[in-house]
Amino acid sequence: MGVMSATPDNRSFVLKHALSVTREQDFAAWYQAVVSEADMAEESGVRGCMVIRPWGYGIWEQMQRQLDAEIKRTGHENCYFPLFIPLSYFEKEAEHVDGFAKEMAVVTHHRLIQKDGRLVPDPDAKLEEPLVVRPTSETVIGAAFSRWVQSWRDLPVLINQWANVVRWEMRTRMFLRTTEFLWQEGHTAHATEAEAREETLRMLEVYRRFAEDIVAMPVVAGEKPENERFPGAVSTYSIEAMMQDGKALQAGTSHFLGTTFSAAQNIRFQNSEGAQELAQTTSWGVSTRMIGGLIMTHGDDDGLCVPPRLAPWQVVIVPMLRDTAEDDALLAYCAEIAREIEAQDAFREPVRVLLDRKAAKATNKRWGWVKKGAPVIVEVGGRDMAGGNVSVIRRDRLYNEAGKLDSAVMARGDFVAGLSAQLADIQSSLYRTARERLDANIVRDILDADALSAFFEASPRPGWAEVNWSKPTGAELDAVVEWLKARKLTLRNVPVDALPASGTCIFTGNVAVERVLVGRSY
RNA sequence: CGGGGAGUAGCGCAGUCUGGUAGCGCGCCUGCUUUGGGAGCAGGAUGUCGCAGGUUCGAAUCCUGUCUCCCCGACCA
Repeated sequence: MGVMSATPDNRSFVLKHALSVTREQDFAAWYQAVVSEADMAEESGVRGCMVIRPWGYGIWEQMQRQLDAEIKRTGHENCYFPLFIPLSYFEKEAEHVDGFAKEMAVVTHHRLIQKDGRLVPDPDAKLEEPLVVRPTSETVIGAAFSRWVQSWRDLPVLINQWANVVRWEMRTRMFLRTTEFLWQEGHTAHATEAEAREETLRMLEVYRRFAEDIVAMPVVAGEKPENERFPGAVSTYSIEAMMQDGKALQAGTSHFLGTTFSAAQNIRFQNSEGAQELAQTTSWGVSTRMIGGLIMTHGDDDGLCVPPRLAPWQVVIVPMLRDTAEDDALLAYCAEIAREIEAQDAFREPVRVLLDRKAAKATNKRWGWVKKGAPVIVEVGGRDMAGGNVSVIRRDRLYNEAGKLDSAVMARGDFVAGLSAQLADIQSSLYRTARERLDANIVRDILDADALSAFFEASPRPGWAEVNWSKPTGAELDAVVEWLKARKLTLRNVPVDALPASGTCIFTGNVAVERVLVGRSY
């Protein structure tokens, strides 16, 4: 428990925080502290799987709701495909198999029997064909597309599903890489390559806007280099976000799959000239990993800080109850304010407000909401009520210049009237801070490999470098990737809005053709 | 999956070497005091010591196996 406290020896104030570990001390431990102290998620007893608690899931629901609206607005329809995929579906596409074979959970039996007091799979109930727990649904959705698509008039097919997927990862981290995770996966089929490529970039842009406008997390949208492509993709694009420790987080991907899956799953259509053609497909996804990105973008040493557009409760009212007869009047006063707040709009929706009636000590409730990151915390005590006031804490500006908790006493009417603007200001302020951090931590003037090496060795949290490169392939690319790996670096993406390349490739010395981002990554 | 660390009350930990009735701090419950703030005093509740075997009169402690978590690596849209 951190408090503002005077140290007895020098009587100076020492700023302490709600979390027992700071970002500076140990970023990985700080991240875990936020996840648990903000009641977002906890361990489940199953390797790599987590229980997502109401506050964490509530944030996911806000993400879902707003991204789903955008997915629908761009012409896609939701549907649902099965969790179990026949093993043979994966065998149809070699590259896809290679990519996922090592991390698939497989169902082999359909019944348990008692044996020596234990439940074991019944040897007589072995499945003829094992079923894979979906790691992604290209294969099963491709099989459906092959049934749905006959003529060029059936195209495009534009669908999306919200689902859970399982990938048996070797090393897991809450939200960032879990064995089971939640996501949406969009899948589309088109008549032409141009149309499919346009779709791939359209959804990349949807993700970029979602990350920046809703999550307030600035990203760099770009194309992944060959070695980072999705298994089976012709082109893979990503949005990359910079965490507060300077590492990159791939926060969304969009793939142009060409005819890889239509060839494997036989998605053919008759074109207007009567000839058979393979459809061009795409897929794209955003997952609960985005919540990890949210934490490491906006979290601070007092916990999470949720952008208003994602906050399950944008305003939390904490009455300073004293276990006296006056409590009822105080609660009535708070309820009245809550009703006024609900009648306000922010971001063209009614403001989400909670009156925290829980029978806990007010100060504990307040720090609980600070750690959870509710954007605006309103404390209301007897003196506030008497004066028609409220005491307002902005989560993104907890402390004043003196280093004390900044609680602003405001006339109740002024607070309510200004709330919509205040929430908008918090949203844009969080974005601005993160945007400035991103912009300030990408260097673009490194011209040789030694300087690149030195740049990343010079600081524990170096950020990224955007450098000229010749876009090598095959063995030449492998050599570059190895060189980077020895320095714990990875190629992130080639930003779609990067400056034109000039001069020579920093790795190969050949003529540079584009500019690629290099950084440490999650 | 390899190397290292860890699992004891809701949380953080001591106890394990050297086997002998399960401890501390915070939190929680009750009462009193306090009241613009992360309160004080007193009393109280809470444990299959991760799980399963084994050794022993006796196991949190010793042995074997196993599960889970954390760090590093390998792996990874």
